[in-house]
Amino acid sequence: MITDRQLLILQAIIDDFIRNAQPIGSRSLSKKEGITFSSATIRNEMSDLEEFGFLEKTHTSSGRIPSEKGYRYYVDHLLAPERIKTDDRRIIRSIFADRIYELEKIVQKSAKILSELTNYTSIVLGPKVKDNKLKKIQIISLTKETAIAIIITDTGHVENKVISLPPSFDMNEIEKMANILNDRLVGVPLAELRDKIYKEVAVLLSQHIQNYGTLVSSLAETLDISNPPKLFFGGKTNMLKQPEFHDIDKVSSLLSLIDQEQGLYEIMKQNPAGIHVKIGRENNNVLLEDCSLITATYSVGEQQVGTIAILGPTRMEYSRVISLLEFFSKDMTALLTKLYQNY
Amino acid sequence: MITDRQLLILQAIIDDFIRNAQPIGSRSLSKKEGITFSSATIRNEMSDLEEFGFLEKTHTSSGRIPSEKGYRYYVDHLLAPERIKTDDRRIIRSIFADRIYELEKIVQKSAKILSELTNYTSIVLGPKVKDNKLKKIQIISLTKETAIAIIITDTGHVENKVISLPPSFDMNEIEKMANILNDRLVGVPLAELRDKIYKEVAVLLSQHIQNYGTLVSSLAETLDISNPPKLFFGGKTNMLKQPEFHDIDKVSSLLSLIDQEQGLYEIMKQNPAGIHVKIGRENNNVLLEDCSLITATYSVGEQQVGTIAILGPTRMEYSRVISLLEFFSKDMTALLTKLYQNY
DNA sequence: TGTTAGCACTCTGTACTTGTGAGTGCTAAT
DNA sequence: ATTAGCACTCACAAGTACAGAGTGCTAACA
Repeated sequence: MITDRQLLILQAIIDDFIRNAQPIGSRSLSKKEGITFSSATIRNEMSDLEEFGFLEKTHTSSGRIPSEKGYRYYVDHLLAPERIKTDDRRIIRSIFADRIYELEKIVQKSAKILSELTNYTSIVLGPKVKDNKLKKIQIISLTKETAIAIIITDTGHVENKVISLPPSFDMNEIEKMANILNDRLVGVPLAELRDKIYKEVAVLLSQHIQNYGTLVSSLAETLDISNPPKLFFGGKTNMLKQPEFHDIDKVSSLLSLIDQEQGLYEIMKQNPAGIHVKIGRENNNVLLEDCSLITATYSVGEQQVGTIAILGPTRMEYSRVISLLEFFSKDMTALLTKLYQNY
Repeated sequence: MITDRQLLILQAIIDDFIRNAQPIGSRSLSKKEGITFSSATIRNEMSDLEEFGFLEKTHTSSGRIPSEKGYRYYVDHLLAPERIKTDDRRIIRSIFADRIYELEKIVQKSAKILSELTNYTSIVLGPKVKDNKLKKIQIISLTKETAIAIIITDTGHVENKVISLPPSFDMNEIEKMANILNDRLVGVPLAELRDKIYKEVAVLLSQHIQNYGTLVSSLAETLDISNPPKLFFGGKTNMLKQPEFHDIDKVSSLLSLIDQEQGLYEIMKQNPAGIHVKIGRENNNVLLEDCSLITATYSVGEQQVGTIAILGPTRMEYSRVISLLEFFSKDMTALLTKLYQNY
């Protein structure tokens, strides 16, 4: 069994390594306050901790560094929730202080502020729009061959797309069509729009609109908000500040991953409620081997709508980041709930 | 005066340095094809070229590298316009092949493709919307206190913003208001909207709408598309691949500049027509000291609407990039002109 | 029996040395 | 004018030496 003293040492090592990014040896550890026993004792304990798999050496006579398992234990059992500085609270609150109504802008600003607060990279998966309900569809003709379709959701989200009209399409029919669509589709969650168009509305349209076939399909496609939610980033280049990423090749592939977006999206979209920590290889991605990702979710009422994550080195300030994310996600949820709950 | 042989040598040195990023000495240069004279001769010529300020040494007995002045001369006088590979042509054409109507998407895709083609970072300043003319304003109520204002331009560009309504605002008046606005403002260039609202429409509104004051101001703000055009990027991390940026600090500050956007925007917005090359310190920015920026403009008809740029090391493949940009900007202009000219 | 002092050993990082290769500038011969 | 030849310079890589921080083990100690 692991003793209390060993845990104390493990914690001290991890805390120190998170600060200094340097392997730490028994002698320097013995000088730390809170450590009352000698370096020799520490050596023995360290040896045990290494046997348990919590610590590693970079070479035979180096100090120890935490292993992934070590971090995992630390996160699961040793983490003292950190008090958030009032300054930080204030800064987070400031995101929500302005009377901004567009969810996207709030999310964008959040990403920026969280990365500034943590000095890591923040990634925010924007709110799912597919549960939003249709508020209105507008179709506005642009040229003879094109029109612009705009859909507005109950949360004030606007999507638009230019669609091409069938040749010799009667402009008057556009309005007719929009009316039919609005009659039938308002209040329907976006996710179901596409289906509903084909199943219920197409028939109706075919009775009223000439040449409706191509139009409906291009419209259905427009309305098919399988467009995945957007990713927002803050502090993309913060990784470069971390000493473990002073290797250009490492940083280059990591930044490419971030810039690609696709890969991260896959990771972000599995978003179980609450705060979750993935350490190193737990991320199942070679490029993230030396990184940890802490994710939190935010909701409108009970309905979870988005995910926010902080990406840093495995040597991340877990305690601080977790506290910040907890605080942030609560505040964000509260705000969104207030804004959109009663729609 | 500078002799033809000196120019030949200058060209050979620059061409070689662009390829290999290594200082080049007289002996290796003498082995190149096209060079018929001995290394000693070359040494003498190099010495002269250095005196003219076209070449530099990294240390007393190193080979020579081009100076900024050298690149400048090269770009101005020695550049052989490069034939664009048919593959590259095809790739650029493919941007415009899909029937995409949204200008933004075209621009986005352009940035991506140009960065892939050149292996440098591409920056595209999106089309100016302020010359676009208003096609339609829509105001749609969301809640008791908020409504969403949507404006559509003649080019199919859509902007929207949530506005807050004065307390106890009558929903019916929204429609009235929208009608008035559309009556008076359709066809007006966006840049003039704000003025026009205050000067012409406000009076009218005040006669028909109660409590119109705050509403008008928030609406005017919404319509004020002083929102600068967006910047689009491709290959942000391509810089990391260049050997001259293997220094983390350099690359870090450069990427920050790129991520900040603001700084680049200042540079991009002064966009004289045609293709322009800024080399090193000509960019007037310490962070871009080792970079060159090649800009090109694109137009709708005669009306120049946006700028596209390639950012690379001073040791950039000027010839290739210039040719690509020339080709691209012509094609882009042709497409846009076809799409939007006759609106 | 758990803790600690002491010691031999290991490994990294830095500094110093040395040799090599690619380069230069100058001079004298062609 | 051009070029061969030569002395000289500098960067870079390899080798050596050494200090510093660390380990593991053993034996003494409370």
